[in-house]
Amino acid sequence: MPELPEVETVRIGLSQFLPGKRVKDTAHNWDKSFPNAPKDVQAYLVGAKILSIKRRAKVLIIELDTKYSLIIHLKMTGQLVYRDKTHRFGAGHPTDSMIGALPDRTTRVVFDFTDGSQLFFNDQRKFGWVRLLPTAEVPNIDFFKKVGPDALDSGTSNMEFRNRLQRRKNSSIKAALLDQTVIAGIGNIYADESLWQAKIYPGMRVGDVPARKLNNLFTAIRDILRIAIKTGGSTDRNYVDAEGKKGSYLKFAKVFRREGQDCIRHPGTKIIKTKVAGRGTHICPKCQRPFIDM
DNA sequence: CACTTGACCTGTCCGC
DNA sequence: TGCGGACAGGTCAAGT
Repeated sequence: MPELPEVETVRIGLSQFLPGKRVKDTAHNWDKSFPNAPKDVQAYLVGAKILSIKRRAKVLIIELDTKYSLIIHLKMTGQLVYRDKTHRFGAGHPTDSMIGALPDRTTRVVFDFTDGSQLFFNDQRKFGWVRLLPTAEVPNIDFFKKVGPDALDSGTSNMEFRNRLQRRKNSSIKAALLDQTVIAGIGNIYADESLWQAKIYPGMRVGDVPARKLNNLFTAIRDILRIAIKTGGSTDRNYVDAEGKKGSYLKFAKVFRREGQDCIRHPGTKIIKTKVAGRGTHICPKCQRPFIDM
């Protein structure tokens, strides 16, 4: 699921609910979902108050008033859903736009707050995780040391974007976009959408993509990520926001999950699905050609 | 170092 | 209906 727009949507939602909440208790039922959960929960978590919710790349950081922070990666199927005391969000049966009662069979970690509200970390595939770290050490974890600038970071120039991509000049442009050490926040959905927007064949070698097209690509990435945040992100299967609601960006997607449909720029030409960089990849064969064309 | 592939998991869908 | 395989939003480690 979650690429930058989905994680950012969760961050915005949690920011409405969590600051000021005090942890009353926590529990988890799968050790890898909270690999360094403190044995002495009372000492490290109970009583801690939430200060803020931040995001870096696809990772959320919940800062506590104890000089510790919870860092959370949703990976493919993670969800972070807040429910207040009366469970008025999503109580009862799931609807088309919202998940149902929690906890459910995918719930891996639960945080109880002193006012009776709860935060659920659900993760069907168990790839995601929650960790508790001293706030000062958060920037020093391997992922943050290696990760590139956020795709939406306004300080990154076209030239810096192109230069960072050239570190992977012999791999496909799609593989380079998915490499978080090059630029952070893009995943499979927004890579395909951005490459379509910029009219670049995803399998083209980075070193063969003209600079002009790379500039267009960077613009496309940022435009698409911003629109995706505005529309609440993309729900392909599992993704929901902090209230358990699905995102609507895929209604506006041009190629992702649209194989067999007409390209909107080329009526009569069907979107195809293939594999690039080991991932399912959606292409308009007319917009995106596998050779150097300009 | 740059690059690719398989592993980590559960669940669903599709062909036989 | 059952069964095997492919596939699903993301990283990692280990291989070349």
